[in-house]
Amino acid sequence: MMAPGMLYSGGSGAFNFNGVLNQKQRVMSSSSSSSSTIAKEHLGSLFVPGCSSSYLGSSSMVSFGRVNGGKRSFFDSFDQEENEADEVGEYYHQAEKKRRLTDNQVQFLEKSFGEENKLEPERKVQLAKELGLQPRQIAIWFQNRRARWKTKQLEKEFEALRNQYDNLKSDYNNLLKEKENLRAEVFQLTDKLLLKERKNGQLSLPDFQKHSDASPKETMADPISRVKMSNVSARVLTLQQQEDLSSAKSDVLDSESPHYTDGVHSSFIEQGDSSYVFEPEPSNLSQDDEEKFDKTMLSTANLLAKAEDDDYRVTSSNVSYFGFPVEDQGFGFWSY
DNA sequence: TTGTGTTTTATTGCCTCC
DNA sequence: GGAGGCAATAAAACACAA
Repeated sequence: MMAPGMLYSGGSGAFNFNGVLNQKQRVMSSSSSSSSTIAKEHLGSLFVPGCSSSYLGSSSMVSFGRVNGGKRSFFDSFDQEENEADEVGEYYHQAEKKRRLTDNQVQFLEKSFGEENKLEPERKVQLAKELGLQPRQIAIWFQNRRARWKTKQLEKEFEALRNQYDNLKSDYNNLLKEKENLRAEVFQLTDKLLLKERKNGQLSLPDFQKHSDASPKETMADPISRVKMSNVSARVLTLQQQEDLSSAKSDVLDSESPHYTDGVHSSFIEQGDSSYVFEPEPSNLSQDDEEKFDKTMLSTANLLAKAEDDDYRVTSSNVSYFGFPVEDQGFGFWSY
């Protein structure tokens, strides 16, 4: 009754006619297509879930091959046991089906996998005996289980990385907003100075600023300068603390000046929520930049101090934007 | 009932290790 | 060269909506 080319591919105990099949002796494409399986309905009667003593057959698909020169096969034995030759054909037909492991078997295998996801040969044989499966089935189950575990791990890692990215993106956006707030503050303070300048009339330029061709707008458009100006605000306020700015505040400070607010908003980089792309701006200041900044700050402080004196007058083209001279700017970007 | 998507079992071919 | 692992894949079994 055994089909030619069928080979029992493993197992030990009652049905192990030929020993465990060498993996490299597996029936390949031609013979595997003609390989057969044992019907669950019939082997199921031989398999006792939880049986821990001997291999009684499989409730899952089993491949068969030629055994003992084809003169005796598992099915020969099975036929004798059943003594119903006409039913064997039905078994054979049903044997093409793939069978799933029972819940108990899966549970047992899961527990074993939890203890160790690698399978040593001894453990494989032991599990096969205990579950009534072929050692090869145990190996396959562990192999597939490792693949599923690996997939889950990759999903977890991906999720963790995405969370990390989202947090970084959030931090970046917060910093961006903070930067814009500081920039707006600088513009407000600049307005204060403009107002004061108009009140006091024209002032003269410090020497290093006299040859500047940069327009006030261009000078303050420099992003680095603007960010740095946020630090200026404290100094400016200190210098101006003796001055009554209350009127200026009501007129200028809280005004939604289109000129400046537009500048702020137009340069704000808005990132869509769905976008995972952000590009950090080049905001690091070089040593030269730092020196220029300090120099400018010193100059500005002096300028402001002098502005307190009615005898000292400056022109409108420098104080309002802290007078970065063109040759000292060194920043090649005005908008971003 | 049937079509469709997902899960599970098993095969195949290649690779590495001893 | 054999044994075992892994990725890719096939195919049966299963779940479920229409």
